[in-house]
Amino acid sequence: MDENEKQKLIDELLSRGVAEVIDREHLRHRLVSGETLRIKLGIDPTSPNIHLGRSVTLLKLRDFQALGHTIVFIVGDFTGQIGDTSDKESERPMLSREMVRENMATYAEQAGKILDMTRVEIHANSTWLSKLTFSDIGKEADAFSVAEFIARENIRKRLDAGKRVSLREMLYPLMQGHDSVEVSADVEIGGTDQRFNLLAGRKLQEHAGSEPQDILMTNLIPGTDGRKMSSSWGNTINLLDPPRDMFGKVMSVPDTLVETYFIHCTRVPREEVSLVLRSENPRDAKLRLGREIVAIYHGVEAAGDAEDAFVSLFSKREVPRDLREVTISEGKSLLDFLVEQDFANSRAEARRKIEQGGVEINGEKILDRDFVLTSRENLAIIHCGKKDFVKIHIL
RNA sequence: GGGUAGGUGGCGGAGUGGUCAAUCGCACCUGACUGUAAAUCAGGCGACUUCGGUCUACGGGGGUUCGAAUCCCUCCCUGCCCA
Repeated sequence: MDENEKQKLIDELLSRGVAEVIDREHLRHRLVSGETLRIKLGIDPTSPNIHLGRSVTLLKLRDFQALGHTIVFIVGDFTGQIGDTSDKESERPMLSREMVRENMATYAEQAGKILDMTRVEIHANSTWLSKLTFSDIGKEADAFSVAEFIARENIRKRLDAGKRVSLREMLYPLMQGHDSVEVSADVEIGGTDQRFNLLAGRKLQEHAGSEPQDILMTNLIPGTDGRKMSSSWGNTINLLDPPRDMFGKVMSVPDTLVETYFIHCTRVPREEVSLVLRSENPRDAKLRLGREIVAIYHGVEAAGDAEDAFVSLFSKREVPRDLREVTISEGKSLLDFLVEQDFANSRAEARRKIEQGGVEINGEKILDRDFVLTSRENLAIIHCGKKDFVKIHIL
């Protein structure tokens, strides 16, 4: 690639979806210099499901990879085995070795949709963290003061609220920082929420007499409901979501987030993004966004199919072309049927859905909760709620 | 070690002897509206029901009472303060 093109890629790398770079000029120099850098990303092995929020850093890593740099994954199996302190259940079992391995395999599979995993180094931090002695830890801990630790916003908030902050949590940045020392990271990447931990890497590297890593922080993106994207909120779009679900979730995002998603979760050129946002109506822009995102994880074809299905089902309110068919025996109550089809979790819920007008047979609302399916309903299409359809054959 | 406050539905959080299947907010479900599964509005939101009710639930166990989420005993767990 020519110099001009490379310069452009570097500019894009350092700005698209990027919240902060430390030290920006230093990193730019190194990128321009042509040396191969080691780019580190820490991975929490407790939750194998990657969501779109995490894809932001992975896409960023892909950009690094495109420039020929080496990606280094650190699996936080050691920290994972100790357990997450923010979890209330104290009896929570530690993550077993097998569990970590399993989670990691799923993780790698998902990350592989974005990155060339054959060119990714993977290390488990238990390899070195488990060998540290108390005096090693003591020395490293000396690089930090209690004051700077509790000055952190999230810690401050919890302390002010009278919440518990475990002493062990103070050790987290140490562990993460130590990882940087071990793998000789040139750059560490993470979300803005990782600021303190990322900086700890710099500090400990200096402490160990090596050159401090540069840090690239990506923005955190809001979830489908506008709040912070988090698995515990249930507002995530997961990389493992089937194409149609994924597409639907993108469509449920508030219009105001479309640009953010375009910038952070796709690599559609920025000029094109602003063009799309300016010229197309919000719905079409969002449809495009859905296609782009689904295409990354499931391919262009699946993306097209997901869009067609969405438009047909929700915009045109059509019965899906490829609807499921089931055969049932005559005389089955609608109530039982809904529960069997998993359209309702209990008979009470099924009753509610019927009484609230959520169930249709051949387009006709059924309000009688004691409705019984007979041969008259043979080949009928039952529609429950907004998206559950099934065609029945009566035996 | 001492003191003190707590453990309620998926979460947050009311309730301190009956009218509590438990106010309310979030999440969720259904409907209306809409370009969207957004926003807004309306209704719903333990299970079973022959729609009269019945059963299971307020950290675990035991007890008092006609009746307990609410009182007593006991066990378990957690926060905060002091040392």
